[in-house]
Amino acid sequence: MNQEVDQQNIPSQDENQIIAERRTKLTELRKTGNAFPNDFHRDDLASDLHQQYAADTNETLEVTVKTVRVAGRMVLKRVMGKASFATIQDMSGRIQLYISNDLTGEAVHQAFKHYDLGDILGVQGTLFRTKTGELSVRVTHLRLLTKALRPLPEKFHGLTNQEQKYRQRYLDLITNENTRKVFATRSGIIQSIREFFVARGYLEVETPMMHPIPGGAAARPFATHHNALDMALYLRIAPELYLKQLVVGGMEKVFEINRNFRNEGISTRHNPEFTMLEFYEAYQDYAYLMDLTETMLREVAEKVLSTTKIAYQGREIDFAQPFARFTITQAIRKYSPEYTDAQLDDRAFLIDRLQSLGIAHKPGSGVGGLQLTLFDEITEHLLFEPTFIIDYPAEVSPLARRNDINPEITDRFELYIAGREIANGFSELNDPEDQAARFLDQTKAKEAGDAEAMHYDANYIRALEYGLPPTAGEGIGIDRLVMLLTDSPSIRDVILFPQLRQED
RNA sequence: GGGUCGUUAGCUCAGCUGGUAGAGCAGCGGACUCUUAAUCCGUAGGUCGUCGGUUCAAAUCCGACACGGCCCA
Repeated sequence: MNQEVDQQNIPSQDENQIIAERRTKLTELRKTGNAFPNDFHRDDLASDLHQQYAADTNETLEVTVKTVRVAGRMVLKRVMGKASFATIQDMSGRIQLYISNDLTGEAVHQAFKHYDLGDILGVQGTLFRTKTGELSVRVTHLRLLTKALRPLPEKFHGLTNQEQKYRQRYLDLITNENTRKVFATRSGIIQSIREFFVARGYLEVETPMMHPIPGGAAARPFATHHNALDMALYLRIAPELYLKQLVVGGMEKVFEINRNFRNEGISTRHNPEFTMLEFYEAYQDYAYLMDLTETMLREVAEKVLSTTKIAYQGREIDFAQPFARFTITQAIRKYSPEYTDAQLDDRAFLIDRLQSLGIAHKPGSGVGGLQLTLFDEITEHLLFEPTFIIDYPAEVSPLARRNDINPEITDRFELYIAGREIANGFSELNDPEDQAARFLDQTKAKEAGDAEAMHYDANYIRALEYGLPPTAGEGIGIDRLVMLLTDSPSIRDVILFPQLRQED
């Protein structure tokens, strides 16, 4: 603000020679005026210029005399005595600058020679093509807009240190094109999902992130406390129970894209906070959801990648092909034909089998729960092609509608792609008395030591008692979907600031 | 939580079976008016993650801890 208030060197703890030299340059800059000007406004983006003038030869450009104003971070610099080249990078891409004594005068060029990689420049000039045909700006006006005190990572290799990529994502974004691409694609995916639902008459809503009773999923919550209300609150593990209350309220098609929080382990597939799409539509069922999901994934891939064929970790998945649909036991038998239907329906056999495989199972598990445990262990990771697993047991699906023919199972599916769960959807349980009974079962499981079992939510039961129309609802893990569409092996590669331990 | 690999200059990396550290880029000084990872000459820069142990001597061997990658739970 005040030029006179010269911020006399406030060194950082990790001050080194390079930073000290740049700090001296900044001190000199302050003496000559405002070192952080805010009155330069650009007119052009690098990639727009490349596109717009792609067909123009140097002769054309020299005749037209197109004046442009661009700004960005200097990422390459080549000084040759009386003339220099530099490359600046803006959010769209890069463009080369040509600076010479002839055009700016010797003083400006001389000052430029002391600018550092990483500095933010604003320039005005005219377009031309170099001998090699590269579109460049012949600079007539040059300004240093922001001095960078810290040096950039190595210009050729970029930043490769994984930890630093996560902790200082801005450096990863500056130096690695692929990182920029991944997050641009992520933005595109979310945008096209929004468009997909809005086009179908859905309302986008936001429901609470802080819940008095954590519900809607089997997971441990983060706990916090509201001082003024003096009450415990939990970061939400799922928005499901609120969204269905909205359907009770007459919002017959709703969706929400927002964060969920689960207080569990961290891995290449799990971040404590992650982004979830949930959507609900009245007067539909789970079969409709499966069709809708296939359509949506095709549309999103087509829009974002311009193809339905995606490459993931060296293998190809074609979203245009119909997705397979298997029950849990069908899937087990497809990949492990040594099991018979009779064995998979035999509780004693399943328990014995799980024990010999060294897999823990919940003590009260019925046949369906045991089948699912076996499936999770031996089959899930093999489902590379998009596959719907259908008819989940009621005992592990406390919010899903019972199947009309077999009340032990529910009208529910999960979608697996590349060996990972991507989506979970079902016809909603809208019978308030059955829901109350299921909550009671969950409470018993919780008392028996199941930390992930659900709470009894009387508020939700009351809403159901006003009447939830027959409804279908689904959740899709956005981060995992982004992993698929950007060929990223770890969830940390698609979350800008993944959770890490504190540095010190 | 377990296994495994890693942590050396601002960044990318060397450093064999122990003898107190090297390169490239970035920086600084110089040369150079079409370079593009510019080039050429010169120069500066390091509590080798932390703490402890073995040893005449530790970046190197041993142990603990911290942080991270990958695999498993």
